[in-house]
Amino acid sequence: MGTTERKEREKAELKEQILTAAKKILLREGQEGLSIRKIAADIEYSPATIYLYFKDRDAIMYELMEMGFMLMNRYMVSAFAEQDPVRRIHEIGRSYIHFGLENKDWYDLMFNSDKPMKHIEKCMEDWDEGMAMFNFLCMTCKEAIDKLQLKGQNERILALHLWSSVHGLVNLAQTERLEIVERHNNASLIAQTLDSMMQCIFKI
Amino acid sequence: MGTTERKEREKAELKEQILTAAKKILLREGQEGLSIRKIAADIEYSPATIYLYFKDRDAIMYELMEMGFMLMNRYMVSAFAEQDPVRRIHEIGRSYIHFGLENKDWYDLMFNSDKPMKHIEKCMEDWDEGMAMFNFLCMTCKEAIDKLQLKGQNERILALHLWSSVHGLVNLAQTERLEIVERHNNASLIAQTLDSMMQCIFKI
DNA sequence: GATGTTTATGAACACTGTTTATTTTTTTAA
DNA sequence: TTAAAAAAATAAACAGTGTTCATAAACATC
Repeated sequence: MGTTERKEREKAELKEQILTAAKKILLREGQEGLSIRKIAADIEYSPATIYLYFKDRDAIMYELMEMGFMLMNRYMVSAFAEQDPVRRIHEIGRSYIHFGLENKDWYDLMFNSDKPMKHIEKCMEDWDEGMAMFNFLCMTCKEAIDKLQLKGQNERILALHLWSSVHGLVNLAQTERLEIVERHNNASLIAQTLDSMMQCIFKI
Repeated sequence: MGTTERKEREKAELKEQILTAAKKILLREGQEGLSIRKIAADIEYSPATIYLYFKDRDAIMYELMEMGFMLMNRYMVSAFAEQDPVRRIHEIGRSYIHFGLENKDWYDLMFNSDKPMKHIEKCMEDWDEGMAMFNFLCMTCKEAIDKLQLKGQNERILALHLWSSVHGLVNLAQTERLEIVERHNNASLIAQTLDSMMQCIFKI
């Protein structure tokens, strides 16, 4: 036969095309500007066709979120390679912030938007990418706690402490809220704050 | 005369009506569900009339944001009254988180949405409410730094450190991202993390 | 009562996500 | 090769969205 294989390949190819178009529009016009009708126009199909390949808009957002995590990993590789756990945490923080500031729309999709999360709920799935990231941070925190003998520190609480801190910084910067702290100096302000956080936690 | 005064009063009254309707819809249907057409239907005017009282949707969002800060202040009064600066910071953190978790739509409008901020930009205004809140936090940080003689701590960096941490926690909780850390236990997780942050910073 | 000024609106424009009945294309079987 | 079955694509509709503008109604003043 071979026809079923070809059919499957063609179906997968159009699905890829849809996602590629979606990514293009996301980068050009942001999350607000991304619409099913624009995707359809880009791939030269009717809007209804999209629904043969994706359940709804949220399903597209979910797959874009997965792409975002792959992009983020590229920002992370050098940080992950750091030997010393404390310095690894510091580098992960820097890379996370760097990624967030340079890729607002991806970041929003991954860590703020409820649309990919709604899809996860609908399909009763898990947020695998987020869990993988958090678990790696937990392991590094455990290493750091052991090395510095930080008594009374729980690695999961510490990981959440770190995550929420950088997440908060990125969000405040992205939504222009940092302007009230110091005008036009986000990068330095954020770097200083991250350093201060690290010093508080690890006393170095 | 007196007619001009009455006219002005009537104009202000309809503006109030619009905002009251907007608030009602915001609470019932969230930010996504709030539309000019729904406001118009609620006050029994045509949608076009809204534009005689507000420049655009962002202007309505901006005034709602101001209402949000008044609501938040009611969560803060007892924290502000705390004598000891360190305990005051802790209480401010708790109240901030409490407000954020109980009032997702208000919080989003005040600290995440770009719509009120766009209005501020358009009108070349300042984010007065945010500045007031941040400056009060800075003053309390200064007090705490002086009292505990924390050398090398800058009060503005410390204030930003605290703000971004609780902001991050609230956002992660609101967008369901905390579920990967521990299921159905947000409140305790957040309380633990806040306590851990306070201990790191003030060693108490 | 006529004039000028507010105030209000209907209708249009250009969009949005999604569904359904219908048509077109492709594949399979006789 | 042709007819039937299956798959893929779509047009059109539904119910919304923010915003603008010409027109109409209401009102204050002379």
